[in-house]
Amino acid sequence: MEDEEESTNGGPPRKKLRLSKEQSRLLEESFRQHHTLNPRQKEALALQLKLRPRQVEVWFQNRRARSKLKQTEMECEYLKRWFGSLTEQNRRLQREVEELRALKVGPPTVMSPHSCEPLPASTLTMCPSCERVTTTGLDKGSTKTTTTAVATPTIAATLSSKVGTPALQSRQSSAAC
DNA sequence: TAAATACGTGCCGTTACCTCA
DNA sequence: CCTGAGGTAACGGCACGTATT
Repeated sequence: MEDEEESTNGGPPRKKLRLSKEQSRLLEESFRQHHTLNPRQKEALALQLKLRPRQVEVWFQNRRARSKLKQTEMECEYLKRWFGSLTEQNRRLQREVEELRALKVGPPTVMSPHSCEPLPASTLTMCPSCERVTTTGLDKGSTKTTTTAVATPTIAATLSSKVGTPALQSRQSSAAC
């Protein structure tokens, strides 16, 4: 930072400034307090750091980008783990369904809304799109969903709203299933 | 009041430079 | 010494909000 030349207009190749440790520390400290700067704060910080306001501005832009990237990576890791646990849960439930079918015993909590009698295990099916266990074979349009809903963390909601992947969208749209 | 213009700012994608293994 | 990868300061362009005409 010692050699801070003002070769901005026109030709000469841009030299790249390395911020000193102290400058970085102060910028980080300021970033912790607020992620954006108003013109007055920018000016004051630039003065304090002996940098141009534009450099402070650029640093904050890049810093915001870095922190967003980090956040995205963390969300990605979280979703991977979440996916893994859901897959495992799904496997367990499918096994359970198979066992119940084999025993031909209906789960005690699943009652027919019409006859008020327990439904046979053979009426249990797994919806291929939303992977919920449902009871079928009832009267027209009265399919009853009996699975426990998985609480959707806000982090996933945030990500899906940001990313909007087809997989997530189709999963959301299958909620009406 | 609405439209046109200017200006400031943030974000995004990219480039260029620097450091280090 | 050379080289490729990774980190990051800096840039240009676009979108958006606000003030002014």
